[in-house]
Amino acid sequence: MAVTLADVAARAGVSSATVSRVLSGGYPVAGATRSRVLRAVAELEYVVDGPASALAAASSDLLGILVNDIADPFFGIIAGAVQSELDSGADASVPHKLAVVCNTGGSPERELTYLTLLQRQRAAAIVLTGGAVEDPAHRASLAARLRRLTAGGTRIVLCGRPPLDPPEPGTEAAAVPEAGPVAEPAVRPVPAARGRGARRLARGAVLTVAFDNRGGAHALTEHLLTLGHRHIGYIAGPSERTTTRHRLAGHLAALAAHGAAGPDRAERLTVHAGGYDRSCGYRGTVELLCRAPETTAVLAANDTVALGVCAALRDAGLRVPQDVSVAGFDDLPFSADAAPGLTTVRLPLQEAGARAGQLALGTRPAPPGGTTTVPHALVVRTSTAPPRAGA
Amino acid sequence: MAVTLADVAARAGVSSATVSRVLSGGYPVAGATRSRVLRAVAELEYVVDGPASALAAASSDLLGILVNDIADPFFGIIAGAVQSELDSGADASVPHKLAVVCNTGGSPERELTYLTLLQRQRAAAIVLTGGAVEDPAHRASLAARLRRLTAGGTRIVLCGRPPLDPPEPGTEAAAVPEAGPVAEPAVRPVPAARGRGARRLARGAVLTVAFDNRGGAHALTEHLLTLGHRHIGYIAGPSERTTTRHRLAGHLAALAAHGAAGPDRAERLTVHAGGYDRSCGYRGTVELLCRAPETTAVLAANDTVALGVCAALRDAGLRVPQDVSVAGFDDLPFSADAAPGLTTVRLPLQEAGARAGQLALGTRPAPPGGTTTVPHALVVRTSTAPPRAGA
DNA sequence: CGACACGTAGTAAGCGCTTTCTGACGGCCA
DNA sequence: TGGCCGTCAGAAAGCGCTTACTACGTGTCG
Repeated sequence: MAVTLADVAARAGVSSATVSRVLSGGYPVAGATRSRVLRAVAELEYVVDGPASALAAASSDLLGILVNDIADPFFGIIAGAVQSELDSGADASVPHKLAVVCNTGGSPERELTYLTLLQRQRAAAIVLTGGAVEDPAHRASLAARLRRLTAGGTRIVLCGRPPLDPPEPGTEAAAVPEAGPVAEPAVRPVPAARGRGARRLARGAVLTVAFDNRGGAHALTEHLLTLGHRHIGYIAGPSERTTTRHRLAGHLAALAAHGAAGPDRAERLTVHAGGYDRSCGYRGTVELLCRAPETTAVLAANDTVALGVCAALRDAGLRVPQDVSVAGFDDLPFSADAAPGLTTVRLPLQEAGARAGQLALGTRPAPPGGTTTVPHALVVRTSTAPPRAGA
Repeated sequence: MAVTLADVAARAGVSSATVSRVLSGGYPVAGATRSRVLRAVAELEYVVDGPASALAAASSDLLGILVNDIADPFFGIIAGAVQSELDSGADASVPHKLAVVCNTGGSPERELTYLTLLQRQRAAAIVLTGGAVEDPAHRASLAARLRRLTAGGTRIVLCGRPPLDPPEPGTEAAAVPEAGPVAEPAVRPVPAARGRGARRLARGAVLTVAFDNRGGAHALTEHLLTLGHRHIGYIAGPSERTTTRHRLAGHLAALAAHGAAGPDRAERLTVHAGGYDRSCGYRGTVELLCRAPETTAVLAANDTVALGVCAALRDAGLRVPQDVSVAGFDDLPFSADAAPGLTTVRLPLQEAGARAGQLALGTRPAPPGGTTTVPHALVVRTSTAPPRAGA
């Protein structure tokens, strides 16, 4: 790491300040000087030192992306879209932002660790993807953490996860800066804290791009009900995740709206697999078939799980969709090519990621309320069909 | 970004040097002082400033991973494995390394840009995944670039791409530091440059974890030949990529070894699709069927392409494998669930990624010669079968 | 013709941390 | 009891860059 600003400056016969100004732009530099500097930069193959410039400028060009599982295309697609946004924002030359993709493995502790790491690197923005964990303690500490980050100027965007719970009630009144204190001016315990709270909110809130998991599951279940299914199994993901809960809620709501099943039966037909992978779908289906052999259709937590479901059914000697219908969720690229083609709900992962990237970069104005919910679409393929006459 | 070392120091009643030493370790600090400092750190929720510490310590805790397409599980799996290696290396506490995953989209220019960006962030190591581009100019400039980086102390590991060409012949003689100059001591034009070159090589070479693409393709073709196929189509990836070339070479070699096809026929049966995605497989197959309707088996550049191949065959009214056999490459997770299950070559992506991560971190000693080739395995599923009797 | 403004470039003060060098304080041996 | 050494903590000098602030010429206006 030899060549520094000073070297370039010496070579160009100017001061290091001038070199810095040429490279950073936004300050008038005479054409002749500028080109002399640029030549020196090229000759010396000078590369700016990131840490030094971040330190001096109190900023950085890192953008963090937290994903549950980088090997899962669901997250890969979102992360890719976010990163494209970074690239498209910049010219051909160097002043790019760098995306840091962090694999949390779905662990809330890891999530916190990475948040620290990113804070420490002074990330300019952080996009958190994937569902959150329901546990109230975690939710609260995460929310506090994120709000502290936004207070420090880091942009935070949630993508595919529900909006943060509102902070302690009352603190929200950032729009009424000096109107409230009339009531009890002297009694209030920690007026300083309140002041800080208000300033924090002013700095920028946590933005959200949410999927309509509930609505999607509702549509899927309705599709099956319309086909004539009455015994619909549900292989849910990990029960502590919001994504699982919301999808399941949509499913149950559709069932209820149809008067199709009492809560007891719905519960018997719902299996909570431990995760979102294929093997969970397989195991969950085995259990479901034991528990409720009358099942004529199975809804899976997502497409990957659905693949496991299909495999288990096949191994049990049941045909899809003749004997049992199967549906997934997400519409990942491989779903169209599965055997048979998977009926599923398409989530606009690409668009959501792009939008999250824009919000993180500040390229797109924050939506009113801070939350955008992107639309879903039912995709009917060949894995669902009416139940057999005998059923 | 308020609280600094000095704040912590003030609170703990020590100097900032002491705080730094407590946090960095490796220097004796009395137990009482240490715990006082740690308490202050906790109370103030202090987080080290990455840029500042990188600047002062002339090091950083970033590790870059370059991938062609982050949405492709092939790269996701490798990247995930590399990152796990980072996590497993560190204790529960903060001193993690941070992985920076960069999406090059397969573009050599982007690759170079990201390399600059990473260099600028003083990345401790960089893992480049995926095949390289054949273009000699690019190869040379990339190689030069990488060698310069290793010279600067950055560890470079190639994963799933062939080893770098050796540098200009003669410069390799790093083992003979001061033995050569006897020949023409005064005449040599740039003796200084030569000295630098030698020192660079000593710093550490570019390490490689390579896949046996050639061997895998060879095995696959042999499998088809053994089944009795004689008209084997090949939907290759982008022709300028090493991965494409090597797989194709393996295929042709197997054909030749079998005396199965003259080069002219092989060429007629080979279609170069533009990329590695599903649609390329589809289009390529349409072209192949036009060109050579006698085809009874199709080898695809990879599993994703194979999915497109299957779809095209299906749309053409041909059954897999009864009418045409299909095979992929890579054995991605979805391949087992495709319709029908894809015969393919399994590449140990996980292991390769982990290994690359270890090499990048220096956790594992460099293999002799700098290159490790990981094994492949033929996975036979139901997408391949003997050709029909009529064929 | 002097004063003022404007356009450029240099000076220098940090940014927050690490690390060398220096120093204080006991404890120990002779 | 004096000198030496080992242990631990502080002072301070940067790391390489950004960015006020300052300074120097011209061109221009009164």
